[in-house]
Formats: sequence, C-alpha cells, structure tokens
Amino acid sequence: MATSNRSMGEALLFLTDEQLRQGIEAMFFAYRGFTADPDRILDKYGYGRAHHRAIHFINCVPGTTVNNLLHILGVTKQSLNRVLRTLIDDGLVEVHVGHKDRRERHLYLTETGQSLEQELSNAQRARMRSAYREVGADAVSGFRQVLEAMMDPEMKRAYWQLRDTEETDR
Amino acid sequence: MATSNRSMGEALLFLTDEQLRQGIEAMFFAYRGFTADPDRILDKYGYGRAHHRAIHFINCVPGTTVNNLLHILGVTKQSLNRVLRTLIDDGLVEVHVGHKDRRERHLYLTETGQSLEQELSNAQRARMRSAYREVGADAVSGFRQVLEAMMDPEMKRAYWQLRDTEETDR
DNA sequence: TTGGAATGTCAACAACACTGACATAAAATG
DNA sequence: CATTTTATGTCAGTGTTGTTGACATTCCAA
Repeated sequence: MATSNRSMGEALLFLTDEQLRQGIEAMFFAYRGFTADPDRILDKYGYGRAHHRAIHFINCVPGTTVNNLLHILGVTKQSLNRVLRTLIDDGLVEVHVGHKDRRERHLYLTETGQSLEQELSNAQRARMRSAYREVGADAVSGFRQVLEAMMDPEMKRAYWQLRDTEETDR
Repeated sequence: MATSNRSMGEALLFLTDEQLRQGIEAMFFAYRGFTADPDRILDKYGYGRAHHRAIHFINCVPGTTVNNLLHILGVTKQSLNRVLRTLIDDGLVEVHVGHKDRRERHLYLTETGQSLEQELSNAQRARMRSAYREVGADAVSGFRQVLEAMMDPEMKRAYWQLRDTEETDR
C-alpha cells in the first residue's frame, strides 16, 4: 500500500484536539442512541439497563458462573445479586448448581428470558444494522478497530474471550 | 448508483446477527474504557459523570443557557440543577444573567473550572488519541461515521449544532 | 480438619436519574 | 395593562444502580 505519505498527512488532520473532542462527543451521543431502544423495552417490564446487561451476557455465555459475570460486567456481587434475584424470581433466569464444583451457580436463560433477550437484541441490532448499512463495510471495520483500541486491556480480553471459549464444565 | 451490487455483497458479509452482536459488545466495553480515566479523576474531587458532562458542554459552548444544556444532556432541570449548584458553589462555573433576556442564565467555566476541564479532557483525549494512532485515519473516519449513524436524529442535530452555532446574545 | 474460595444475604449509603408541585421573574401576547 | 408563557430554581419523594462492610453457608483442597 502507498499509504504512508497520505496517512501521515491525514494523521495531522485528525489528531487535533478539536477532532478528538468530536470523537468524544460522538461517543456520548451515539451511546445514548445505542441504549435508547432497549431502555424503552425494559421500561415496559420494569427492568433497567443492569438487567439487560445480565440477560445479554447470560445469553451469550450460557452456564456462566456468577463470579464470571461479575468480572465481565464490572460490578460487585451485591449489585449483580440484586438484579439476578429479580430475574430469577420472575422466571427469566435459571440457576443450576455446578456438578463439578457445587459452590458455583451456573446461569441460564429460561424460555421467557430468551424471548425478552430476543426482543431487546432485535431492537438494538436493528439500529446497528441500519447504521452499518448506511455507512458500508469499510467504515464498520474501522468502527470496530477503534472501539477495540479504546478498551482497557482486561476488557479487551473479556471481549475476545466471549467468542473464544466454548463454555466448559456445564 | 453503481453501489448496489457491491454494497449488497458486503452487507451479506458483515450483517450477520453474530457480527452485530460483536458490535454491540464492543460498544459496551469501549464505553467503559472511554469513561474510565475521567471517572478516576472526578473521584479525586468528589464529582461524578454528571459533573463531567456539564463541564464538558459548558466549556464547549461557553455562555450556553441552562435550558440549552438540559436538551443537550437529556436530563431534567432538577437533575441538572443539583449538579450545577455544586459546580457554582465550588467556583467552577459562573452564572451571568442574560442582558437581552434577563430570565436566562448563561453559564461559563471559571479558571478553576477550565483547569479541571483540561485535566479531564486531556485524559480522555489521550486514550482517544492513542486508539486513533493505533488504527489509522481510515478506521477513525469509519468509526465516526458509524457513531453518527447510530445517533437519534435530534442527537445528531445537537452534535452538529455544537460546531455550527457561534453562540449569540452573550 | 482447617483454610480459603464461591456464593448469598442484610444493612446502610451515595450518585444520579425521575416526577410532581410550587415560586419567581420576565418576556410575550392579547 | 392583564394574562399567559417561558426560563429558572427549589423542595419533596422515589427508583435504579452502584458502593462498603459484615456475616453465613457451602464445599474444594491442602
């Protein structure tokens, strides 16, 4: 690629404080849009974003333990427990005691839970799909590259781990 | 448009539910990184994210009114007022009664306020700059395109308005 | 058997959002 | 001028989500 001269020139353009500030504000406003649709749905059921996050990652990694979820979500067990309790009591999440290590609780979505997860992620995906379509594949690739580069190293690990690990010790 | 065939093909490549979910999770983890550095700084001074947002946009649009800020931030006046009150009492924000319309309160950062704003945005920009450097100008362009496409229309308007309007009626 | 890890629960608290109600001042409108 | 609307501030109450700290239970592992 004959990129070096061109990208150096562009580098000077987009690394000004003003350009960086635009990026910061874009993150702020975009994140609002990103959560707007799920928030509306969650409201109907009396849940909040914390419930959404728990549902999302339990769906993503069925059988995950409470401790694992804690680390992914970056909250305390007390905070997570409050959320999990309502989801379990409402029949959206099932808890299975681990058979290898019976201290561990493995979390699964029930059918009801899966259907709410579908409703939520359909809405969120619809917005993301529409944005992706609007801007094209190259832009999307750049989008994901920047997001990944902005993560804390541990979060980047968690991010990849979600797709790498086939869940063990059911 | 000669784009339709090509963009259809690309659409098939990256619009699987799994790909969209990766985008969703990337947003989640990246936003955590995005707020991590400012959060640490704010903690030192006993402030939270709400203070940061207010400071950021008052710095961005000096002389903005309370009502304007309300709309940008998307919170109620009661909520904003709590935050503004502490910033004013702590001498970070100055209030000037409007001279054309004396109901309006125009908000400005004091020197102290500006210096905290600098500390916060330096940290946030450092991360953004490092991410930008890592991935290059093209990726950054795509990043911003996707973010903008994800915003709600009103937010997109607010986003652009921040750079378009020269603040009037000081 | 003892130590420590994983989990759950209780209580208190803080940040930050919300709603509703009410007050004030001033602009806008009739 | 009288009335209405707008911009702002404030008080009270509530809810979600996060935090610490303390303590109990279960059970793997040394």
